[in-house]
Amino acid sequence: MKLSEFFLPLIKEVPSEAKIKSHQLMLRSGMIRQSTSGIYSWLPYGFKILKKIEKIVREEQDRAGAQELLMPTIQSSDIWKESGRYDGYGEEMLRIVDRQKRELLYGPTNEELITQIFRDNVKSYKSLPLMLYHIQWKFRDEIRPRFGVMRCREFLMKDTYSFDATEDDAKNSYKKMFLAYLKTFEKIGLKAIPMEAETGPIGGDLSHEFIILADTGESQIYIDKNVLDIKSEDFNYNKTDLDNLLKKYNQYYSATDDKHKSEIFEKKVSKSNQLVTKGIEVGHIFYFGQKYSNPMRALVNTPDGKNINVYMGSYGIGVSRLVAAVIEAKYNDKYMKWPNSITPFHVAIISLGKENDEIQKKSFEIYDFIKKNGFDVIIDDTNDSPSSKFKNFDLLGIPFQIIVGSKLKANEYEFKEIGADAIILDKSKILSKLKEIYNFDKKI
RNA sequence: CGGGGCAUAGCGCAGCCUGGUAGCGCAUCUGGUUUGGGACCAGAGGGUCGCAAGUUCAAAUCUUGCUGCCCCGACCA
Repeated sequence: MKLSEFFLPLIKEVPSEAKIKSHQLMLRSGMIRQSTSGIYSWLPYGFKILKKIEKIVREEQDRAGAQELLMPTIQSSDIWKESGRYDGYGEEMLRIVDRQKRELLYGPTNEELITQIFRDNVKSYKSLPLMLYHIQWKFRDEIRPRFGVMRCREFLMKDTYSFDATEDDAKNSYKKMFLAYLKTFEKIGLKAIPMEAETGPIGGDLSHEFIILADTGESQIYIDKNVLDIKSEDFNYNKTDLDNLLKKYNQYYSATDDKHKSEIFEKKVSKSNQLVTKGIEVGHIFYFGQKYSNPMRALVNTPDGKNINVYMGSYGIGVSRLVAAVIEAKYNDKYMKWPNSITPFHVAIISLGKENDEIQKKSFEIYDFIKKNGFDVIIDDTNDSPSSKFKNFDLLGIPFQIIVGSKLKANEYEFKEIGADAIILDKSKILSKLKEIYNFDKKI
């Protein structure tokens, strides 16, 4: 991509309405623009990042055995009346009346719709276990939208639903998602801590929030530092591993503000292991058994010929919120650096030459070369002053830069990781360096 | 929903108190110079002053109503 052709409206000044750094950065780097209160357009730069996160989320869901489908944003109110949530959900649900005076709503979540799909199409325990998910825009009419896409009204969410014939199996599905979430956030470069949570309007009797550490987060959290050392890569999706994983987390103290009990914290966790910090909720999983299958009559046959209400769980990840959450977690007030797995471009080439001079030609040489080898690369081919080019790319947070200027010999390029000193490499070394960084042969 | 604030060029703001030809910085466009940390010179374009009504010879400015947005609190991926 040539910067001169890329739709990337940058803002030099800090927009006055943005109070937190992720919101400021997302506006300044041309990722998003507000359409109306709590509703945003995603511009090309931001959309690229959103898509990359979505891709990682999808890959881990698939790996955990969930199947992707796509449900609509607009739902009929009928099924919500069946489940009893039409009145219960409250004003957060956006209700719409169409020209035939039918009551519709913009889905804030999809338990009812997926249950309807399930009951209409699955009759036997033999079809279970089943996990279905989609990645779709949701609308929740927040009382007070704020902080950009962190707490907005229309947001992109991945939601998975599990169906099982027994409570035991259902809890196993729950644990699968538990593990999938840890792996997902880790891949995005974030440390997520699962915490027991209130079940809220979704309901049920088992629930975890996944909170990533960020000192600007909204929730205060209290944890035993030991939880930070649990590595999801040590666990697989078999029953033994999954049971051990939850046991491991249950060993250590971790709680959000509202569940925190300081006496227990002090007693159970040694002083040196106590960590009180802030975090951002990026995922929430629920086991709720027959809460929806009962009123909505989602029945399956058991091996002994009886009908039972299917056991269910639901599992959400705030995909669009994650974009902001990554910034909150990774921006250190000096520079932003996108994690390698979700960076919108693998590398940026900053050409300090002017139109059609030798430096510019040399810049395009390396650009073509890297691009041909499969990397996503952006080149600054504008006539801006060098200082303004550097500032722009610092803002964009692309983790690696190749700087082409007059100080270099014929085959040499400067290679710079954001936040580190530049090193000088020749053309072929740059390619191998990039392949090494991005694990290219493994196709990550 | 309660409390506070704002609305003037794409962005950030001044002008309003005390009514009288719509202004500044950045951005944009043209020409030229410049190029290793937000360059310089010269010129240009861009606004029914959020909407509606009222007062007045005259309203961005005063009055009333409406709408939108932001901030602080209770809820949430």
